[in-house]
Amino acid sequence: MADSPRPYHHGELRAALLVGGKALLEELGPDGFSLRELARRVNVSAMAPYRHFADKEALLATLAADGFTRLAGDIEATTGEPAERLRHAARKYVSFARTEPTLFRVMFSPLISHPVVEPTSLLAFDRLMVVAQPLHPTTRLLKDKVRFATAIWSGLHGIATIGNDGVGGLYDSGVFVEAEEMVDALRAGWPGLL
Amino acid sequence: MADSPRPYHHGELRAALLVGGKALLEELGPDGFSLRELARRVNVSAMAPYRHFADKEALLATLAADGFTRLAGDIEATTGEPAERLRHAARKYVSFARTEPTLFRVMFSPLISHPVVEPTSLLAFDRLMVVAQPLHPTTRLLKDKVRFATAIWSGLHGIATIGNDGVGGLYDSGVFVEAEEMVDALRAGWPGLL
DNA sequence: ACGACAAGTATGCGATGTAAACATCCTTTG
DNA sequence: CAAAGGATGTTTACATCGCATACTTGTCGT
Repeated sequence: MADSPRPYHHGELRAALLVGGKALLEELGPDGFSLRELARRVNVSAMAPYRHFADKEALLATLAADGFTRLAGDIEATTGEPAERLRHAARKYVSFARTEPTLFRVMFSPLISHPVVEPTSLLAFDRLMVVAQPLHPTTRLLKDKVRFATAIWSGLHGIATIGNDGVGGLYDSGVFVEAEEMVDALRAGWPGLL
Repeated sequence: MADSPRPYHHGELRAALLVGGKALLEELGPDGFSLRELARRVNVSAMAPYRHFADKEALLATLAADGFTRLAGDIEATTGEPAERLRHAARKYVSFARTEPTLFRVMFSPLISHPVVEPTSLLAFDRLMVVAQPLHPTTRLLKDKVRFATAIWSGLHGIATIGNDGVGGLYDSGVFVEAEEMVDALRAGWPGLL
């Protein structure tokens, strides 16, 4: 049961750091998170992670990028008739934020402009735009599509964020806005839509 | 010109720490922010701040609380006929976030559940609810009012957050949703709202 | 077989948050 | 008005962190 005297080469360190890092992040929060602690848990020396990531920020950026990629996947994997599909996607977005609140926070930290992260965030946005697009008359300009998608994204992001941080425990009171409600409201209310 | 050999007692340390802290926060970001650096700038020993705040978190919590209080004030200070007033309040909310992005981020960090912060966040929410209320038929239940206000808050919060963090530089493209648009959309679209 | 390169380790430095003990000033109160 | 005592700062000390540098070990191609 005693851990073997740890081979000099871990073999899968990079992957292990990402998996462990994701867990550690949720466990300790964005502030508590430390590279050294992560190294400890993966049973490797404190400097080992630097073989695979330039610095702490680079590791977090990779985690954030993975997050966006998964989020994009979640949204894309959505199916069904247009309006219903958008609702599903919306639900996914909020679920994602609730399932991994700290990662979600890191994704939308200043790291979002990190070169590694930015493309993935755009990918996710693009997926959402595609899902929202069928609701837009095709005669509309690209600009309008972007605008509508942005409104949806904003609304969902607000729900996700406020839900995560729990504004004054508001959400514990059972009175909160569901992702689907937000989508419906914005669909009906967005000027120029259909 | 040489700074006087600094009197043993600062006199206004607490206030100075809050003012300086707010500035330092915006300057260095939530991660760069350090109590020692703050102490340095206020020209006081590293441990001095602990006479006024239990720890770093307590100081940040106070800053966050002040932020919410000001935000609540901004919203309340709003005037005009109901629909227009809500639009003004919305604009204020987003302006606040853009003017002090880092403070805004800290306000909606896990610190939001800190005992010092929570009441002030509820105050701000309450002010927004009051402003949004006239748009609700008075026959509606409290629950519905809360729900509508929450939708508004969420939408605005999303705009503010995404704008701050700049999802893929989306906002630099000039295509973005204004606070007023979001309000109008939600008003028109929110079920049960007159 | 061996030599080079990749993956880990060891050691050290400067910075941080904060605990503990000490110094200084201001403000009662006898 | 003196002296005590609390409030406000300071000093010192320590654990932890991120990271730079230099060394070690294993692997793999020739």
